[in-house]
Parts: sequence; C-alpha cells; structure tokens
Amino acid sequence: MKSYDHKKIEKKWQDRWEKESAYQAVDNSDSPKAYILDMFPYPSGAGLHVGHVEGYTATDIYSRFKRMQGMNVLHPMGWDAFGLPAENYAIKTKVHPDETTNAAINTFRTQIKALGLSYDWTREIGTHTPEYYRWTQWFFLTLFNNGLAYKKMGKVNWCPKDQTVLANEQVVDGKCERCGTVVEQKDLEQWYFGITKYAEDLITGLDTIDWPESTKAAQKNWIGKSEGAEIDFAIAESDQKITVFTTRADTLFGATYLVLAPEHPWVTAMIEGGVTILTNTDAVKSYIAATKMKTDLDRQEQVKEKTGVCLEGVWAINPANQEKIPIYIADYVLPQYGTGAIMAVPAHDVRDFAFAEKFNLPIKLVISNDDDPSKEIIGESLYTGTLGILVNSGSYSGMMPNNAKRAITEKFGRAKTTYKLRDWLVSRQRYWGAPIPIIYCDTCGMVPVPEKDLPVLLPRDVDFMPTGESPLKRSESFQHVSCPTCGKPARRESDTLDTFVCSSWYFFRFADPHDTDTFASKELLQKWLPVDLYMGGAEHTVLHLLYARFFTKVLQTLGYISFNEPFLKMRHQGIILAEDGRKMSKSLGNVINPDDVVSVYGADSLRVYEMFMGPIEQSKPWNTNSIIGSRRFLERVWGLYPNVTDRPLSSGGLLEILLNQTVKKVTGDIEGLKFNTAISAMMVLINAIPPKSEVPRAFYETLLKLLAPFAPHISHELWELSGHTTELRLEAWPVADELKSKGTTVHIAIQINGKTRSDVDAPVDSDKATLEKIARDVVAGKLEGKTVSRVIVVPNRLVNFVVTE
RNA sequence: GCCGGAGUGGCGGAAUGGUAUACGCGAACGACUCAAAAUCGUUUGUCGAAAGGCAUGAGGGUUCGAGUCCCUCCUCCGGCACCA
Repeated sequence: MKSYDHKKIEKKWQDRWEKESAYQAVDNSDSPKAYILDMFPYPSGAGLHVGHVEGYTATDIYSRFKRMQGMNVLHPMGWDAFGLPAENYAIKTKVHPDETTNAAINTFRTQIKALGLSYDWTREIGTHTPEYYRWTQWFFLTLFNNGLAYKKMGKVNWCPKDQTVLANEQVVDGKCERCGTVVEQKDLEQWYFGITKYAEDLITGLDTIDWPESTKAAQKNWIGKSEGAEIDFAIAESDQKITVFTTRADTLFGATYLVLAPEHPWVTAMIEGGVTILTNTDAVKSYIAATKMKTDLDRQEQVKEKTGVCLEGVWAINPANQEKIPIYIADYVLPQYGTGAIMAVPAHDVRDFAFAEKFNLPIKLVISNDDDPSKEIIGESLYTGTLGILVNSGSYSGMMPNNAKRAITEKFGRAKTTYKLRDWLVSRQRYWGAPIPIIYCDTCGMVPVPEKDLPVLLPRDVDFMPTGESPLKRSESFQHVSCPTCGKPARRESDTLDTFVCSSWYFFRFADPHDTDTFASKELLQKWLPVDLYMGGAEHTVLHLLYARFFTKVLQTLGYISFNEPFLKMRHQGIILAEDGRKMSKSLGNVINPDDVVSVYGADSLRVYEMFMGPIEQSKPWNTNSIIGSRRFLERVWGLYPNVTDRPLSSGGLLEILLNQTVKKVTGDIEGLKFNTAISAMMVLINAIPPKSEVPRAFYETLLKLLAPFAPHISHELWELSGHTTELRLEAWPVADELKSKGTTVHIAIQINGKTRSDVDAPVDSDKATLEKIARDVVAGKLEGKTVSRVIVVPNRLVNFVVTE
C-alpha cells in the first residue's frame, strides 16, 4: 500500500486541474447556472489568513457539489487591489504600490492554488488594472450623468493621519476605520454619490433576500428610517418660520421651547444679516464657534452635560396653543438630521428634560400615563412611553397618543419620513485609486471626460507623499489637459475614488471580464447574475454590502439589468480566533499561517479541519491539536483502499442502510452550508467499517464522491487508485435510496411520565397498537399497581405511559 | 438606551417539541514495542457501591414530554446611538 503523501498528491492534482482548466464556467451552456462568490480579498502583504481559507473552502465545497449535481458553476476570484495600505507602505519604503500590490497578488494566487480551490482563473480581475478601472470610471460618469454623482461643499470627516476625507461608513466611534486616528471635521468640497435617493429601496429590498438577520438589522439601523412629522413654528413679530421634525406630534401642546442646531442656516443667516431683535449676538456667536471646535467624538462624549444658548429677544409661536416660547441653540441637536431643529417637549423626552432642568424651562405634561402599567417615570414628571391619554391638549385631550399623532400631524404639520443615511462621500486625496474622470475648464466649467477617452490613466511617476492634497495634483503630465468641449487648456480632477467604488460592481464584471465595449454584456449579466451564494466577513455590513446593493439598484433604474438585489443568499464566515481566544494579530504573535499548516498536514486536512470546527457563521478559536483529528480521518479513508472488494454491498445490511442515510445527510448539510455535521456524518460512516475488514466497492466509491468537495485531492487520488481513468469531479453526485436507508428494526424509547425507563428494538414502521403492546411487555413490572391514564406513541420513536399511582 | 445574535462536558461542538452530550480534540487505562512515537481497543457530564437521582446561564410557564416554544431576569458578542 502506498502511504498518504499529501504533498505529492496535492501538487499532482493541482497541476492537472490547472492544465485542464478544469473549473471554467461555460458561457454557452444550457445547464442551470450557479454563481458562487467570495468577497474578493484585499491582497495585503501579510498573505492569506486562515480566515480567508474558511470562507473560500466553504464556497469551494458548495461549488464542487453543485458541479457534480450537473450545474454550470461560476466561481471566480479577483483582487480588490487599490487602497491605502499599499500606498502607506510605499511611502515608507519608496517601493511603488503597483509593485507591492502585484507581488502580494502573486503570493495570494499561489497560496489559494495550494488549497485546491476550484476557481475559474480565466476570469481573474484586479481593480487596479486600467482594463478594470476604465469601467469604474464609466460608472462614475453614468452616475454623474444621471444626477447621482455630485460635488458639494460641506462638513466632512477628515483623517489627519491618512490625510484624506472618509465616508461616514468609514468612521467607527469617531475614529478612522483604517488607522484608528480620531477623525476631524472640515469644510471641504467633495464628491458624493446619491445613495440617499435609494434609502427606501435599500430597506424594502432586505425583505426579499436570504441574509443573516443581524446584517439586515445592521443595515436597517444604519439607514435609520424614522416616520414622523414636520411642523412649522412661526417666529413672533415676523413672517419667518422654523420647521422642526418630530416623531411625537402628539406632544405638540407640551412643546415649551425650540432648539436649533448651532449650524442651522437660519441662525447663520440671522447673525450674518445682523438681525436686530437678537439681543445677545456675542454669546450666540461664541457658542457657535465653540461648537465648531468640537469633533463629533467630543460631541458624543459630552452627552451627559447639556449646553446651549438662548436666542434672546427672539420668540416662536407654538401653533397648537399660540403660546410664545423661547428658542435655543444647542449642540445636542444635530444639523444633518431631520431639519436641524426640534420642538422640545421636556415632559416626554429624556434629552429635552435634561436641558429644561438645567436651563429652568417649563415642563408641561401632556400625556397622562396612569393607564400604563409599566409607568416609565424618570424623575418626577418625565414619561417617554406612548400609552395613556392626552391632557392639557385642547380638543385633543382624552385621545390616545397614537391617534393624536395622526390628528395633530394633519392639522398642524405634514407627515415626513427621515433617514439617518447620508450620501456617500467617494473622493479621496490619495494616489492609489481610480482617478475621477472629470476635467475643469475655465470656460466650460466642470466637464466629464468623454467615454471614448477612458480610462483616465493613473500616472506612474508621482510623488505620493501625502500632503492633504491629492498627489495627482503635483503630477504636471496628469494635471494638464485640453478641455474636451472647447479645447482650451484645462486641468483634471486630482482626487481618486474610494476603493469601495471599485468593489461595488466587481461581481458584474466576473460575468464578462474581458469585455471592452461594456462593463459586462447584457446577455452575460442576464445569464450569470444575480449571485446565488455570497460569502464573506461581517465587517462590510454597512460598507461594501450596502454600496453594492446601491449600485445594483441604480443599474436597474437605468435599465442595464432586470434585478434589484445583487446577492440572493449571503453568509458570513465567523472570525477564526487564536488559540488563546483573542483575535489573531501580528502584534500578539498568535497568527496561524495557512502555508505552514498545508505543509505539515496538507490542504485537504486544513480544509476539513476548518469546516469541522463548527458552524461556518460562528467565531471560534483555532486549535492546532484538533487538526490531527481531520488528518486521522483522511488517513483512515486512505487506509481502506487496499481492502476494497468487488463483492456487492449486502442488501438490507447495516452498511447499506448507513451509506444511504449518510448520502442523504451530507447532501442536505452541504445544501444548508452545515459542513461540520456533514463531516461528522462521514466520520460515522467510516467508523462503521471494522478495521482490516473488506470494503465493498460501491460503499467506498460513494464515500469518495461525498468526500470529493471537502478533500478533493485525496479523494481524486483514491478514485484513480481504485482503477478509474476518468476524474472523480466528473462523476454525478450520489442520490440516496430512501427505501434502503431504513433498516428492519428501530430503537424505541419507553417512557413513564416522560422519563425514559427502558428501550426496545421494534420492527420499523410498526403501528401504534403494536408498539404499545411491545412496550407494555417490556415495562410491565414497572407499571404494576399503577393506572395508565394515557399512552402516547410516536412511531419509530417512543412510547410514553402516563400513569397515576 | 435601541436593534440583532448567543449561553449545552475539560475543550470545539451535535440534537424536525420525542432516548441531551453525536462527531472530534484532550485525558485515563490496556494492546503492540526493549522503549518511545504512530496505530488499535476500552473508559470518559455529575452524585451514587448499586438501584436511582441531578444536569443544556437563573427563575417561572405551556406540554404526556422542553436545550428547543412563551414570560421575567443575568452574562457575553456584534451593530446603532444626544437621530428628536
């Protein structure tokens, strides 16, 4: 018997599959398609991580399984190659990011191939290649031409370390997602994509897709839909008004003051216009200045202490009761949400209450909560619930809050839905990204680069030291251009696109990766998209996964595609933690390098181990000791092949029953992405063979087919060793014979009052009366002297006697 | 505070409302060996000599029967958060 030499075997099959282009997706095939996709990696210098291996193995198993079931599978791989780390590394080492990126890609590709993953390498793409980013730029222009890309002056997040602006989604807890530096706010003119136009679609679409609940909830949270009302408050002795947004129109009678964000345009206008009724202009000005100094993080951290300034001399009129109420500016009201102005109802809102207490403002109760059994009264007169009835509310007194909400909105305002989602800031002051295809001409203004002139090439010779301006601004050859409209000297936009723009459409490109006329042809998009199974980390919940959905919806609106969700089924692989239960990180020195594991145990063992660790979506700690279990399992499969005989499986025998049960179990488990239990089922199967005994060929070959998606190298080798001249991957997936998966007897539990007291083997599918009789005989002694009041019989399962003494 | 998810042996974990702890790791003992490794076998939730109790974060409930369904609470993980 040959020994199991994983190195030799794995190399042999990887080379063969490469030579055969074994896993190419077929564009012109009538077989049903399956598009199975991994989130393409950022090719970092650190190389492949065991976390990558987990997700990639899962989709590989699924892909191989679907192919054996006769499907035409598209399973591609590519590189999310633009981005800051390569550029920052370049700044440190003076090596061009193009070089480091390509080197990293080569490493990744080699590592991935060493795992035996069945990608269609003819479709490999890199977002940093002109052939690719030409179409990234085309998307920008398409959005621009449809009013979905625009340039705007505004307060933006600025990372002082990375020297670039960031999208809202890239700011986590007030810090830069990449480097952890506290983000500053700056007023800058930047490019945005109009994702907020799709806020509602992005919410409703979630109901149509099979995604983890947590991810759907996180996206909903992020979009932050809130249904309420806008209500106008007139300014006393003027023809002006302030519009507030509220979700509690029912408490309008309790509004005892207004609060505006310090940045509110009406306040700015009033100060700049020198409105005379304001009597404390200096105090107001200095409060606004102080607010400007604060970062968003400061503003969040100072939640406990409310601050603000009254606009003295200015009054608003509560439209409900015509009362004159004061107006404040305070930074607890955010300029970018709602209308940047609120009506304060201290009796029924925690924040307004705190503010009113500090500034001694009247607190007027308008909802009596006597009927609320759970009375959430904080302090003496704060109630935030919506049970009870309205009081002190004119003709609305006595109504239930939810009804009053409707009535008061109708009378004094208008229904309004707001979203927390902001438009997506896409321009970056960095080098290593796709240039924004816009030209500025003194005569013609802002001119989009004509499609025929794409791509706008990223120049190679650029000093990419960051200075707060795009390095492209310092490239003379890049900057100077003639205006496409009038031909006069003009200059190019020097910012590049956020890398998330590149990754928002790559899954379309895989359908038609070499197309030079379109980003992907309509026919091939129609054939391959949407993605049937998408696998990737959970860290992109509100970034990539939201942006990709946005792009898809835009393309549908513009008629390029006929579906509006890109990823029908999506799962996250859990994080693989280090053995100590902490996150793997270079600084902790607890990183497991997959190459080492492949070298010692083999790719097949690594694949099986990572799938066997537990449910794919769960975070779980790595345990090098445990890999040995997966390796032992494969060794046992290997060790069986000399014992294979041509004697058929004995009909109705234990092996035949178990084999059919296992086929059914493994098939269902792969379909449900429950790889850990599929593997354990195969282990059970092989444990049923006594050592050194003969193994019927039908049994062994079915086992190899089941194992093929999980451990492709060893199973292909054994298939060949069994005398086959065609490859295992071309075999049809086995189908369980339902009849043969049942034995003649079945184990029945016998319970008394729900507690198992005995058990017995009974003929399979016995009727209830027979089972009861069999069971009664077994436990006759225990039932003696007791009255059986009821008997529950679950066929093929149990018999339960309910007795009284 | 709001939203989502999860708590089961020493460890990773399994279980359509129907015999909890499958499968694997580890451990103990045994076989093989001069010895070790590898391999194979047996045992392995807990109390108990046994019969039999008791155990799925805690406490209630529904049910003939609950890890699973319902209620209250605790802990952990993830997302959002002065969002009106």
